[in-house]
Amino acid sequence: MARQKQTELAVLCTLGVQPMTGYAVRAAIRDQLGFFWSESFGQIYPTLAALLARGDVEKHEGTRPGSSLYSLTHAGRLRMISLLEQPDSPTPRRDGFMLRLFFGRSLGPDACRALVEQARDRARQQLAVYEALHAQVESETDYLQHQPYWLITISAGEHTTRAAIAWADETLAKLDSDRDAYVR
Amino acid sequence: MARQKQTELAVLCTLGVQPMTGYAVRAAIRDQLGFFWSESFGQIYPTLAALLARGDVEKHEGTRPGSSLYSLTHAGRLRMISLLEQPDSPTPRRDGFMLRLFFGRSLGPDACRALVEQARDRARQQLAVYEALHAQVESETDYLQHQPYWLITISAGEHTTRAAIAWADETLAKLDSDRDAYVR
DNA sequence: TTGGATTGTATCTAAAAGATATGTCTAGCA
DNA sequence: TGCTAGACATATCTTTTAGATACAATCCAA
Repeated sequence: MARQKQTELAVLCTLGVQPMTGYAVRAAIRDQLGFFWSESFGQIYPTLAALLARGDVEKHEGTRPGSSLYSLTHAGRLRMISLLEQPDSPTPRRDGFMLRLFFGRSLGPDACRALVEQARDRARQQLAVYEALHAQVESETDYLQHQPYWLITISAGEHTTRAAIAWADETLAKLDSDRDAYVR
Repeated sequence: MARQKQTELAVLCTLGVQPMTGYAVRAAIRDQLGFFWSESFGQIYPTLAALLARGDVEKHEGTRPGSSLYSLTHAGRLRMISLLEQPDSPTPRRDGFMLRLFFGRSLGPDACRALVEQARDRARQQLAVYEALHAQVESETDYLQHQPYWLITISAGEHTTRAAIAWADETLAKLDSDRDAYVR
């Protein structure tokens, strides 16, 4: 995503929940947005510096020497909302798993079968993670106003993952029954 | 995806189906892999040059002056298979739509509703595209040995898209019934 | 008390996104 | 016949991102 500064948006949003250090921003993005977002570590400090220069965030002394707490300014909050309201230009997908299946003829039916089985197992584990997270967020009382929105995104993960499992089961059945079609 | 040269794999695979020009490689990736892969235009020519230098592809005169047809060498085919067999290290997701919903409290319930409706409409259109493509590939006889693998990836798209529609319907119903929970 | 895990800041390289420049060939049409 | 719009084709450039890595302080536990 050149030309878009999506990192800025993610950092602003994360600081919008509560003030924190750059390190904590990284941890929050990894732990809370990890299912649909990732932030390259090396981008966070330069982005914080740019936001500071623009006046979108403020820097305060942290709890230990050398550490800094960043918090949103009023301008930063306005900018966050304006960025959130802009249409999302989706980043191009690069799904190496699908690429491998598409060229499955070169890979051979056995290797493809193994890939699909792997994908199904990973999806099952993933579903369990989503379900546990769902229950945890539902019982949490710290961020009541955020909670329903967080549940929406978790529900999206559950739907997608269940679909992946169903597709994998169906595909494995097809690989078994039409074995002759999947020649190398 | 630093450190991975996924472009090389995609280009090798595309040339594996039949020899073509750089321009045609780009078109094939856009038209055939577009649902799960995208190749940055500016990467294709440098990648072809690198593959040529390694001896993985050969360059021949094209149909018109100045154009070149690239084809896989034996070494290139071996390398393609070896890359296909390597485990796929998934590229990190950056889903701006989910990011916006996660921070939906800052965006407000009405804007979120509009986003979900938009996503549902886009998914419906997408499903129609997948279904048409499914029928088309099924009736095609040019690439019989590739066909079943291509259908597997199309089926994955259909499953995912149906799940997205179901999630959107469910989410819209929730936004209507629990209106009070989604305060700004 | 040492040593491993966590917190915290910062920089570097390589790869990718996407815009853009440039030129040729072909088909339609005025 | 000449013109022009659009497809074909190659190539380069800048900004953003991925991901590795370096370095140091602090905390905790064996």
